[in-house]
Amino acid sequence: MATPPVTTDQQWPAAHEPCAYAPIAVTVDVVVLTLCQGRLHVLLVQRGEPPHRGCWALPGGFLRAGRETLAEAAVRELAEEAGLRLGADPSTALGRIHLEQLGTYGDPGRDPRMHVVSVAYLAFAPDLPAPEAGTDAATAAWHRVDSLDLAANRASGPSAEAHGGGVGGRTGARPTQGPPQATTRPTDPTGPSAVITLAFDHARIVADGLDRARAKLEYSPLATAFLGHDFTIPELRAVYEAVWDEKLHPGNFHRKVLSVPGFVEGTGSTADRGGARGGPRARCYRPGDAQVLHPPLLRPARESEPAAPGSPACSRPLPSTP
Amino acid sequence: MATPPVTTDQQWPAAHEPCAYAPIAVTVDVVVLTLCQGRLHVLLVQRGEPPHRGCWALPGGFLRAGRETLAEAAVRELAEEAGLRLGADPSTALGRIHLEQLGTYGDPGRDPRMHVVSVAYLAFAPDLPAPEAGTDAATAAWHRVDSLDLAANRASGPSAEAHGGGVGGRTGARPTQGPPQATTRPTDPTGPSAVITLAFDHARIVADGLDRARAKLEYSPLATAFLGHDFTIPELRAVYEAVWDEKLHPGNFHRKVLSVPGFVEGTGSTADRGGARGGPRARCYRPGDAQVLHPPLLRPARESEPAAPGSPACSRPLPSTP
DNA sequence: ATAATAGTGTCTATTAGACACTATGGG
DNA sequence: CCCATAGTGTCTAATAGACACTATTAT
Repeated sequence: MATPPVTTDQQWPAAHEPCAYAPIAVTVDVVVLTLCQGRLHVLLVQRGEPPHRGCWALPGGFLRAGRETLAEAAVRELAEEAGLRLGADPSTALGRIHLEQLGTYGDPGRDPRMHVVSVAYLAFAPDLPAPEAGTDAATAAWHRVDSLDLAANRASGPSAEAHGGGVGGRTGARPTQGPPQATTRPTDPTGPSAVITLAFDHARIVADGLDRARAKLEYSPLATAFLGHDFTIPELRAVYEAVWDEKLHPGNFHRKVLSVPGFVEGTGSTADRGGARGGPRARCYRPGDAQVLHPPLLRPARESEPAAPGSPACSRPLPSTP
Repeated sequence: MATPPVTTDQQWPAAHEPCAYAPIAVTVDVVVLTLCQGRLHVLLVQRGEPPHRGCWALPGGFLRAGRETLAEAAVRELAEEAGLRLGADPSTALGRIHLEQLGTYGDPGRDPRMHVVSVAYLAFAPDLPAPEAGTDAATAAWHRVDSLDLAANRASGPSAEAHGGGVGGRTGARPTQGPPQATTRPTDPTGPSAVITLAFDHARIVADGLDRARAKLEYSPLATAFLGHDFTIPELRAVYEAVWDEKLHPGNFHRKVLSVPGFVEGTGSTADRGGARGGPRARCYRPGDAQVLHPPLLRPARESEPAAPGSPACSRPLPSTP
């Protein structure tokens, strides 16, 4: 109704003189998840530059205008900042890394320097894909996700946009969110203690990535992306247990996985050794050709709520965006 | 390994002189879905400017640097371009619109003028929320989704990024994708015939939005966002049938909806009239407080594949990103 | 009156999960 | 030897979906 006169079409911001308008930067950040010693880890780099210097942050960088897609930028940044060269060798575990778009974070003020719009990607990598070799990315390290303070920086990013309730005028309350100063001391990369606070709104991005990962294991075969070419059902179960942080029933899990068409297909061989503390050798499998698990592997119902009498217990966290 | 020397941190692109680097524009586009006469429609605007002039496109526009969040930009563009004023009146159906981030599309070449990164949003609106009033947005119109050519512009956007297979070097094949020229003649906005080709890569964005919408109805209560404050179970069923394009069993659907805790809660009243061609008056319900449907309402299994013998038929399209 | 619809009851095939059991191999 | 583990069999409660039936209302 009484909106100010604006052209119907997208008004073009003087493209030929790009400075006339918006000084907005576009970056790509990547949440790379992997399993080390049965624990879920995320790849972080230590910042050497002023905003949040010394803090740990997600690997990422600026999109090269006109020269690459968003996903290509994600792959490039992973190589540059963490020494992960994804597609280089498809025969190795690294060639099988899964990469998908996670969400875009564009609140003004999420970077003190200027308005930065960050497109976040989520990757699943097999165990320890070269823990950042002698490249210039010496500051990259894997961190246990349970050592991160993921409660920080709420009310930003895609998760905050009017999920449950409907849009009320301005959608997200503008966060007062003074970004955390670099007070956090980096700790032992794999150490279980010492909570780490991430730079910018990266805690929220990691939290969204974890939500997405946990949800995707239910209905996609991507758990295999955390493993090598061949794996056993117990290894696959360990992936689920690490990501979901739940103990699963070995027998039922085994039968369930094999009952989903296209999830895994058996190689003829068996594992070299038996279980960690004994037991028969497990059979080996490869990823099947299914893109979706049907029926899905549902997480055991986390019964936190009192649960209405007579009705089954139910409370499953809402997946980040999907 | 042998990566060129690059600073470990995100190299800062001369922020103080924003022109030194990347002339990248950031826009926000919105896929607004609604139901008109039992059919799923999407809101489109007709372009009046050179690239794809005369073509239909998603409402959207440039993010105002430093002045708004991405979601705020989406709400603003909806008001400016389509006359939809979302949060203005929470008591009306418009106050209940659902808005969520869909994905970000940033291939170079998706806009011939410059590198444009578009953050797409997805909205569910109740039936005919003011079919674009006498604002400047005179070119906005609802179009039946089955009148759009959604097969165009494949291999772009978030869906294309290494979904099934793992990243092979460069992630997405760079699309040759010469954007469709403005050859498409606009047709009757609600007409069932005449396939419409969308501008830029908006066909893919709409297709991704539809995938997301269909998936979300399974495990979220968002179907109610297509309806008014009060609704009946048959009306809710009509939403599912329109979005999924499937006939559902009335009796089983009714019982299933009421069995999911927090999906709907009954008001005391009943509908004014009976069914379209007779029948008793249905009871009225409001949205409940659940954010997730548990257990979910699964789509009937589309058995397109031959289905391995002995195993249950299964092929559910992979949701766009989640 | 006729026909279509809202809502409920009931039956059945399938499934998730608990439990039990055998066989295998590490320490 | 002893014990943890891989893998399978079996039982039970819960569920999805098909079908049937009634009561109510538009035409």
